[in-house]
Amino acid sequence: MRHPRKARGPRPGSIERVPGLSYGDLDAHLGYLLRRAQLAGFEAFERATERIDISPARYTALSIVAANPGLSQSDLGAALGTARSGAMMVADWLEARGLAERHRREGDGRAWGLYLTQRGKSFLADVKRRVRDRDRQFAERLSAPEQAQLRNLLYKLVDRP
Amino acid sequence: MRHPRKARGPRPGSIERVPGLSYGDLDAHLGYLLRRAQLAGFEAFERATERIDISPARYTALSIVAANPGLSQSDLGAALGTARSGAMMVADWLEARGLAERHRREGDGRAWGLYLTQRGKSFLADVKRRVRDRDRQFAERLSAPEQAQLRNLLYKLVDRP
DNA sequence: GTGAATTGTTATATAGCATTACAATCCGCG
DNA sequence: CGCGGATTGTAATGCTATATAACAATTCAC
Repeated sequence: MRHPRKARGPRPGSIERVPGLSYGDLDAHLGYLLRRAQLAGFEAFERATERIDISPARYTALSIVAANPGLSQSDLGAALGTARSGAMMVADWLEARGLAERHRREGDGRAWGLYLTQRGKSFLADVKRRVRDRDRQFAERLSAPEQAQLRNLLYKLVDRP
Repeated sequence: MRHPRKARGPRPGSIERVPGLSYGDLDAHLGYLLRRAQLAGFEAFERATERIDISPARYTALSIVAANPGLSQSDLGAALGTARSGAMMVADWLEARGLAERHRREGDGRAWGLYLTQRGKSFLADVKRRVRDRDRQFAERLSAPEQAQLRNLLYKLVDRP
């Protein structure tokens, strides 16, 4: 069933400013600006994956499993920043869609290793291409040097010890 | 009751990288970098409001009501990017804590106007100070010009038509 | 005036998590 | 060895934030 959107106001979850409204001192907080930018990024992701059954978190999981074949579910949870139970749900989802498989790990009877299937690999390649294209479009408001600068600043802000 | 944290791995919701893990092409996506930066911002907010009953969304609501006295709940919802029902819950929360009041609006028997109480104003001032201090600390990895640059780039990325 | 739209409200559902508990398994150390 | 503690996957449960839908009261457009 389709749920036609109300005519007035942005749709829920949108990041658009409300014209004529004051935002007080919010823009003074770096965290607020980052939050708005991140939501805009989510919207770009949504548009990139319009008819595809995926979410940012699951896409992250898919990418990480691809880059680390045999990853345990505990480590996947750590990588995603969620509890083990959350990683389990993602792993179930990957397996149910035929994108990944669990194989017993040699030398450890507790842990399973996660491996992408062929289907998972081509699915990831497809989604990656779409997301990249949208990303480019999303970042288009900045010049190429500005984009590089933004990436560097974000990286420096978060990933520097 | 206190829930002591497990010794191993970052706590759920954390943004720390897992050493020795490959993140594949994720860092090529601007959206992923923004997401990580935003989560780091949330962590800074949490630390800033450790013993205070507030959340980023509620802080945003508080700020917006402060900057727009008499705001309707519909408009608050639009500003927060949530449905009306969500704005209602925030308004209920504000009222229950004595931070805001609803007053009938002249000329419109349907809408209520939201107004901060004196208590709400000083509460906001207190939280704002704490968040600002933490924000400064959070942004410390960047030099002052870099911080200004980051703000400009984020603003340009999201708020430019 | 009359029908459509808006507002606040309530009830309900859902997604995404965390938390807890448990069995199986591994590890360190006497 | 053997034993206690840690780790792994898993299932059960619950919480929080949010959307969706429905409703009455009210306003608005024509």
